[in-house]
Amino acid sequence: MTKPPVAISDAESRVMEVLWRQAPQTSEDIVASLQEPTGWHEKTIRTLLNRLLGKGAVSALKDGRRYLYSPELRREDWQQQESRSLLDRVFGGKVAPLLAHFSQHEKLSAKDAAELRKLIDAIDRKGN
Amino acid sequence: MTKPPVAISDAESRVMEVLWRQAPQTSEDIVASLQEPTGWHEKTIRTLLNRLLGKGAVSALKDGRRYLYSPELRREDWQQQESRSLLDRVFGGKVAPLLAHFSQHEKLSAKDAAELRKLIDAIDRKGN
DNA sequence: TCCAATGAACTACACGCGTAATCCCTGAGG
DNA sequence: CCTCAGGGATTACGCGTGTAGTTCATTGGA
Repeated sequence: MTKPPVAISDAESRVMEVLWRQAPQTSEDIVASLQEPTGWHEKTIRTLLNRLLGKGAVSALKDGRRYLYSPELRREDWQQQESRSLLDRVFGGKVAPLLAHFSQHEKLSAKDAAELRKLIDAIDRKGN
Repeated sequence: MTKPPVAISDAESRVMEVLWRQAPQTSEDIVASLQEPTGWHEKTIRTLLNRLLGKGAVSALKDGRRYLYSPELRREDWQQQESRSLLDRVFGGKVAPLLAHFSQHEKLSAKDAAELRKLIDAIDRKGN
């Protein structure tokens, strides 16, 4: 059995983001990073951290009287999962409609256009 | 106040898909369309339909002893909401990383490439 | 005419999530 | 050595969701 892809809730992902930016960190660090932008209570943040532990999305190393937390789940993988989920749930698994959608509805920067072009080139080269 | 974007749950969206394909339909039609692919109980499907009614995502027209259901929420708008949500939650609101992600992780078909080329051309022509 | 079946409406219930509060343990400082 | 504070662990609680079951009203048939 391949490990069932760890499901991260919305609020939990905010905690992950902090750990992805830097790890390991103490809970205090994490709390400090999140209270401002989220307005969450310290207890709330610790709860989220604990749930992530339970899910195996983060690991904790005892360091004296406290723990040092690190992400187990990789950001890349999470983005992968979420993207796939959107693709399947909302666009029937087909990439073109999704991309078409973004092109029509999001204002694309020059950078975005460049990305798109790279994407196309990649396809062309690979797909003979 | 602009109407708060109707939030559709995962299961509910399956019902919407059926209505987006064709409308109006009776609950019986909808049940018939969904039982096979989902394996859901008839009651379950009717419940979802009712919740959608409550949320205003579908409307019902009395037709004799039963109702004819139609989607209120447009598929396009829903896709828009979901996409925006992914973009914001997972990719920090920036399109380029999302595109980069897809180019690395999704296998795109030649057809996709063609689609994309059309898009890029359109963007180029429009964007100065 | 009266009933059974059907569809709509209401109720149910466990679980995850957002959001904390409370309980408990241990080490650092007085 | 004893206490207190700061973290970790546990508990709480209302809401949405997945997944139905139950009740109620009505209409087409016998």
